[in-house]
Amino acid sequence: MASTCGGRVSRNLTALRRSAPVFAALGDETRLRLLAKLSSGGPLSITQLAAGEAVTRQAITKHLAVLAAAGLVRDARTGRERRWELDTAPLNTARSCLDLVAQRWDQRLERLRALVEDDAP
Amino acid sequence: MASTCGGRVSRNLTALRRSAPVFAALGDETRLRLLAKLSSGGPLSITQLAAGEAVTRQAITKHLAVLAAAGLVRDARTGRERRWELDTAPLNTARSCLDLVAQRWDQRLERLRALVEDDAP
DNA sequence: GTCATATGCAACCTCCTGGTTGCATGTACC
DNA sequence: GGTACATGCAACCAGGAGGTTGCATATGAC
Repeated sequence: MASTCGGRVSRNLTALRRSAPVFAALGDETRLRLLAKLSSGGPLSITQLAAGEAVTRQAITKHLAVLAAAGLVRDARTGRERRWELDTAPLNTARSCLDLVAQRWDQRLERLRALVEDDAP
Repeated sequence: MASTCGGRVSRNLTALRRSAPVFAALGDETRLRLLAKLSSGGPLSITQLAAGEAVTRQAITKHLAVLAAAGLVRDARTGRERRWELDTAPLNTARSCLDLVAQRWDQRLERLRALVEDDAP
């Protein structure tokens, strides 16, 4: 399961390209903290998320917009509140893309090691 | 093996904070393509990496500097060349951080589901 | 030594990002 | 209806990111 990165090499490159925005969204300390809060604290409103943060509520709103654009969070209105919740799907895709790169490299190293051992036993 | 994200919650947050630069480095299409090239093409020189790319060699140099600052690549001189190679360690750390967030969220959902089923069997 | 190749350094430009402030709107609640 | 809370919208700002061009410097080949 869970492999937008699976398949042929060309598809892998497409998946990598599509993952860039996700990684970019993850590449900010404040946003990572928001994700951590959401992962353990459940659906939270903007004000709740902004509580304890060093920056303005407006800044948090912008960060949430970035996360939403990357598909990492969803919002749902409940009355006058707007609760945000995680979507782990892009997270899994990103993770398997990292796997792919790491695997290819490690396989390379392994082949190289085997070659050396074969050359001088 | 491979878990800077393991341990207590406070440590997890520190790990998340330390992962931000890695994700930021991954959050660019060109840089992802460089990593892909390196993962399958082995140690490559700047000129080799710049070949086929739409941007200047100088731009590639800057991207490599970003990747190096995140610990994702290392360089080694061989004569007048400078060959770059992957380091998958930060990749693994980043991957387990993603795992952590996803797991916590999924556990939350699971607990919620169990609660609902318990409430109305 | 000379020439071509591989890289380094620096200045410069543009645009996006993260952040702020101020004000408007919507919705509970009494 | 009025008040308080939750959010939305817009303008604005500083700094950094990504990119370019031009020139300097090393090093391998002949």
